Amino acid sequence: MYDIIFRHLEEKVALTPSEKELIKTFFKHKKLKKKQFLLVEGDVCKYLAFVSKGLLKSYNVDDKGNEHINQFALEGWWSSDMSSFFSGEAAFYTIDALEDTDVLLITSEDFEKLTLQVPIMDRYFRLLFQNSLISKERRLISSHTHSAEEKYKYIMANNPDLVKRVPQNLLASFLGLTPETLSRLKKNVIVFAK
Amino acid sequence: MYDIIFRHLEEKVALTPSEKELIKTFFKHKKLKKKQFLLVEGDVCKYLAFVSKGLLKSYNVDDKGNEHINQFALEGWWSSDMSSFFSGEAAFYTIDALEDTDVLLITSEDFEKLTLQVPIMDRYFRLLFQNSLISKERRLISSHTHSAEEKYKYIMANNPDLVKRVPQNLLASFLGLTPETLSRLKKNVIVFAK
DNA sequence: TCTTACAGATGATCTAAAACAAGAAATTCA
DNA sequence: TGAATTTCTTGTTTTAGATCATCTGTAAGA
Repeated sequence: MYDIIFRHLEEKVALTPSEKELIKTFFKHKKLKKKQFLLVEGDVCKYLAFVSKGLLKSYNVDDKGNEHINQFALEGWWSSDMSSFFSGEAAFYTIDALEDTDVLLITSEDFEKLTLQVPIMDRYFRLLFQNSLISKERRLISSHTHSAEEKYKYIMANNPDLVKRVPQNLLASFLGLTPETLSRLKKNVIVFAK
Repeated sequence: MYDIIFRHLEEKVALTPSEKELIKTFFKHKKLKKKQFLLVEGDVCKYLAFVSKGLLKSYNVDDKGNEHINQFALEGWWSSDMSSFFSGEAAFYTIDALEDTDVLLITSEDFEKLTLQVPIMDRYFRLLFQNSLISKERRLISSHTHSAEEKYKYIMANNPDLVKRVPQNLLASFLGLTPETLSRLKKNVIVFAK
């Protein structure tokens, strides 16, 4: 059950057996059915979730009813409305499961305790947020610089796994495109994978 | 000289006098003239910079020669090509000074030493990156959701200081717009500030 | 296995913002 | 102070992608 999370933590920091035991006590396990909600916009985001199996999406619905995907979270990824989780204010994003999904959940109170009792977790999350920030920066520049086709090629090259598991209309939303545009431009993009 | 940086650090974490003395030893001071480069695309980014006075911009130049602003850094902000700084690979961004600017610089080797010798700095940067990530997420969603005019209103509301100090063409680039578009939409936006 | 819903493809039309072009205004600095 | 550079505005044309409207294929649930 905790194998995956420790594998991920230990990619970035070294943990003693007693630290690992302590870490375990802060998380609780939850199973989500496909389409089940983990968080609804407007609620306070109580949990930071580690995906041990499955796939989550976090998204915002605009005034016109259009969904804008903020993030997908595959196995080994974390998901949350960070702003709400850390501030206690109403969540901007909704999070639900695209597949049957297993998550490990930690509350913000326990997150605070965890980082104070196991300071190296601050280092882990520093490194995690650092990498997220780098890739988010690139996505933002790409959204200004690249054409629809280039955005699609970029994600095909960098997240082929995601492209395989996520329906096209959601991928379009993630890229900031309409499903029609994505469908059309696929015809023009020569795909070398089979 | 170090007042500003400690004020910023101590907004997020508590530091002992001896920690502060140690922290000082890792930074060196540098003055940049307006238009002077701190980093050129393609070079390895050697420094993480804390702006104690002035204004930096980090940007990427695309194939057509268009500048795309990644980030502005006012007093109290950090600036770097994080990907290059932490990985040692060639930088994607160029960083230069929009005004005469004072920075405190730390190398990646010293950054590593700093976080190991003063572990609470991992917490500081965890909190810093966490907040940056939240605002970068919002900018990305905004770039998909909002019209040019809404983007402009959004930055006017959230970073009025920046809008005052940055030339309009650079602000346009930051928002992912052309200077012409920004100039035009300004006429339609009723501004309540004086 | 029927049928009800999605997911995806394709066509026609529309529109916001880009691109191109040219001046005017404001700064810089020599 | 005056030339040179940079910033900002305004006009016209073009275009990428959105929107609206069907249609088809696929999967799920009863």
